[in-house]
Amino acid sequence: MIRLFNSLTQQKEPFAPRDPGKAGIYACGPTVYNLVHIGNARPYVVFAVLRSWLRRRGLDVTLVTNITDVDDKIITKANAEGRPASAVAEEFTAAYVADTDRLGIARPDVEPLATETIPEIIDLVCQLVSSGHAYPAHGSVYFRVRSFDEYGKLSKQRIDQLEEGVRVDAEPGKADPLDFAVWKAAKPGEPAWDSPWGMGRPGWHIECSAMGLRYLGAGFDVHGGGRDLIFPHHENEIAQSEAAGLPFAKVWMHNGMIRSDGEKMAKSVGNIFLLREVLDRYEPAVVLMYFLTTHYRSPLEFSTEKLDEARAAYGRLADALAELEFRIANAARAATQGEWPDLSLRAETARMAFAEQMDDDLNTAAAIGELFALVGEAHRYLAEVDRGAAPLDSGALEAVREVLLDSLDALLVPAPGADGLVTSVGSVAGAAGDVCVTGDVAMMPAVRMAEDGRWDDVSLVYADRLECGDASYACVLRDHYRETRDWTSADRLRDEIQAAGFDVRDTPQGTQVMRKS
RNA sequence: GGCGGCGUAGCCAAGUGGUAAGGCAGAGGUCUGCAAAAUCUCCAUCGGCGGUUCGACUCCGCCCGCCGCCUCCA
Repeated sequence: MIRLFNSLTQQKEPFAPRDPGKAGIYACGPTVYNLVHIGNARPYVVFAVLRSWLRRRGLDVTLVTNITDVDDKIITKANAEGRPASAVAEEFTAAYVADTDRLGIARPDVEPLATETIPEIIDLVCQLVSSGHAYPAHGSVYFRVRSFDEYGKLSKQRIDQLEEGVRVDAEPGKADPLDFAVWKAAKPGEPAWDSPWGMGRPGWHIECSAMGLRYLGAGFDVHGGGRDLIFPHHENEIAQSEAAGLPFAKVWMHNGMIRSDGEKMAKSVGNIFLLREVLDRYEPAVVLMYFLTTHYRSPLEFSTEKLDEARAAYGRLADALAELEFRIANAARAATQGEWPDLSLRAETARMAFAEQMDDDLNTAAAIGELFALVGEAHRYLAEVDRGAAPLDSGALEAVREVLLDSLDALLVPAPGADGLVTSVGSVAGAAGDVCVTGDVAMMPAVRMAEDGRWDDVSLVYADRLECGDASYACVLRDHYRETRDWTSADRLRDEIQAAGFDVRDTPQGTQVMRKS
């Protein structure tokens, strides 16, 4: 059973989709007036993972993420730069798509533009006006906050208290300072659309209501976004939708803020790190691990140390996967082979534990912990095998690998190898033959040469091949040196292989290489 | 001031009414031609003070510290 923490009720609730077998998620997207920073990327990742997990659980999921391409900030920027607002919006929409694409996770299913939702927005405003929840003034239309009894139910605010803290608002037509614009009269030069109240544009908040209702329908399942949007943005979305007689989202999910130097990362604070800057230095897999090793509701500190830790953690997973790959491929040469049910069983319990954690309010941090626990088990088992205390059960190893790979897939974290982290793993036993290769078939020629004892030929080509990223000849040669106890040559060759960008490990099965991460 | 949240080892981070996952770092051991990797052992009583309970880190109250929102903000 999937349970999600609902900000509305402030507790975890069993997830009960409106339409059995389906799930509709609306996650607030960017206002395109600037480049996305790492804080903006968190919800993008979180809700993509939520979608992924719900799909795993057999639901037909639709994830909608808006792009707000008409807004005060866009207009302000456009005016400052002396170009049309649409030019600013287009530039940063493209940048947003390009930057988030680099994460390598699938895009939302629907990415509507506010400017393509104007008719729906006007309809909604009309309904609010005709039902008395909103009133026109000076070409704008304001939502009458006090007309909606449940105002404040999400942010747990009471209207009276909000009233006390409210700041002086210069807008003349407002009946109450708390009221907010659902439609704004256009000033000269601003983007504007015709409406019953004259030329104007949507207020902030209203586009999300209109888009959510348009693509997911009333009473849709999940609405998500950053914690900082709870008030007023989400509160107002609820008010203007439900006052119009349209039940809004059933479950509200809010991700914690990313902090930098203990403070929320925000453009206004100036402590932002752009997503593209981070991706220039860290692989997508590492950035995703960084996000997912902390629960989505917790605040997350941004620092290169944390990113480096995420890289180390991912490296441990990558190493384990490479090791499994290597052992499975070399199974035929194990001293003894046989069943080892303990490990197969452990793989299965890990799979279930992972799923339970994911079901429990998308606890990716704990779920990843289960993966590491499994990795530890596998390594311990392999040590037993090397000590001759257990037979090699390649089926069990495959089961472990499968769980690891499948879990990473659920988390949208690319498996090592998929992004070039591990390109080839191989080994050659000794001059006598008894050869095993994994990964790259390009290794085969090297292996054949080795089998034939053509060491001169291998020596001739290994350096060039190494330069091209094929370490197979060097591996074969190094095994030969080790076989003949020529440690000087073996060590020198290891240095060369490492210099070519590989990690080198000596194993009972031979030299093992992995492309350095 | 109002509302919400957080405070777990050197750092990061899960978690539970019955004596604390996992990652990083550190110390020592094993393995290894050397190395790397791995593995083993060690390293917290859960901000503070009370209360409820057979028993709390987990529930309640108060206090301290930090953060978010109340204005644009993922």
